[in-house]
Amino acid sequence: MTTREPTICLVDDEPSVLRALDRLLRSAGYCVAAFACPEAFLSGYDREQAGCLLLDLTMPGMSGMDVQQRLNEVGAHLPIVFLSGYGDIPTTVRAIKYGAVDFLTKPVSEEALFAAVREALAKNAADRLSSAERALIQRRLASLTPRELEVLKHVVTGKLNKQIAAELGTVEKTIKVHRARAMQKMQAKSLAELVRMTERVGLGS
Amino acid sequence: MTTREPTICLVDDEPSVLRALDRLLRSAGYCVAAFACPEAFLSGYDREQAGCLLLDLTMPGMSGMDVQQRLNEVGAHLPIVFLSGYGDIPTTVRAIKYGAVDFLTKPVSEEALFAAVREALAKNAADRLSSAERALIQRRLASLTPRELEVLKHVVTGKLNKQIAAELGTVEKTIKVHRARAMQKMQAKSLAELVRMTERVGLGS
DNA sequence: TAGGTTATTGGACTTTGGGCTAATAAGCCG
DNA sequence: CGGCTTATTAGCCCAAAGTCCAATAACCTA
Repeated sequence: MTTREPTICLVDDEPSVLRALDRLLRSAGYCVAAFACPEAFLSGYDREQAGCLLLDLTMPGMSGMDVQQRLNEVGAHLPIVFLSGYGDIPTTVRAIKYGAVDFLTKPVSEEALFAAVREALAKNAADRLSSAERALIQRRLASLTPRELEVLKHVVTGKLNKQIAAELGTVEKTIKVHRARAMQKMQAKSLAELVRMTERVGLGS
Repeated sequence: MTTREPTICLVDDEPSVLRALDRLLRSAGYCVAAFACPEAFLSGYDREQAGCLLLDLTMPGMSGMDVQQRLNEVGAHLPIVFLSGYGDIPTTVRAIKYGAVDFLTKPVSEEALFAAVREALAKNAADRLSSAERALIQRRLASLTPRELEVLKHVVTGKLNKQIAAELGTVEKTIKVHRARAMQKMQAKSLAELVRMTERVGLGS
């Protein structure tokens, strides 16, 4: 179930650590969802839920890095703060380069934890915003007919209706119709706006 | 003096390490510039020179992190590979988050070093490419008169000439002239192209 | 098979944008 | 002061784009 409030997902195989973190964060006013193993988290978390992930590095079966990789693979970019008892430098480097917000070593100071959580939640909020904008554009793009999309691609490269018609083997009048309908469906009030929209989502893909 | 070839800058206060790295990299066919202290590097390196930076973390006076910060401040984004005898996790996190390519611990294996160097040089090449494109656009923007720039800003937001004229308190004919000259100077063959150019450099700045 | 979507085209008309020449005026520099 | 850049405006013409209405044809689905 998705909550309006951002929720901090907690994954640690050590029950005492899990409980302690849970209490600490709840007492600071955060919503918390605790998971005792990576598998439980991966099958139980909600992609639509705002929040972040406090992730233990070393766990039996699946490591925190595996969880990060899995999330990246499915495109769920929940900001991760790693918690580790004895992290090494190469692992830290990889974790951060793959997008982790921070990498904390146990025992974790409260300040460091809260600072990392605040940063992770801020990043998630920003990610969700830009992601929502892209999704809106994608939905509009999806409402175009194949032909309209074809025409639109030519339009945003700056071609004239006449040129587009020649390349698509039809006449200018037809292009004008598709173009006008595409502008409507994309809710673009100007060509400039349309170009910006397609830049944001990378129409080439 | 700038070379065509990418050059690896080496900064380490330990003469034996400096010599060893220098020899190793030269024997692998790289151009190398060795510096015995951070100050010598900062005052002696060439901003225009392609390459990367192999940087010792702990040095007397100025640490590697200080060097990184200094480079970031002046906008010289030379890719950094940190070398450290006893790096800690928080430092590693900061280094990578501030853009470092890798963080290696001594003694460094040859493979790890070469892999990091290759990655750093690749990043530098990519950075230089996109940076050159932005610089080209900036030069063209700089050639616009104040009025032409004003008009251009309105144009790329999708306004009609008529509207721009009203907002700038003049007539449509005048706007057309400025607009046409701006398109020429920017070497934009279409409005779409112009919008894309201004997106790349962020006209708002 | 009837109806909806999609793709296509035509015609008429308006608005917008761009190219050309030309003229005026203000401000700056040597 | 004379020449240069910049900013402004005018008129004319054409090309391009957008807006109506209207019609045909293919295709898929209920």
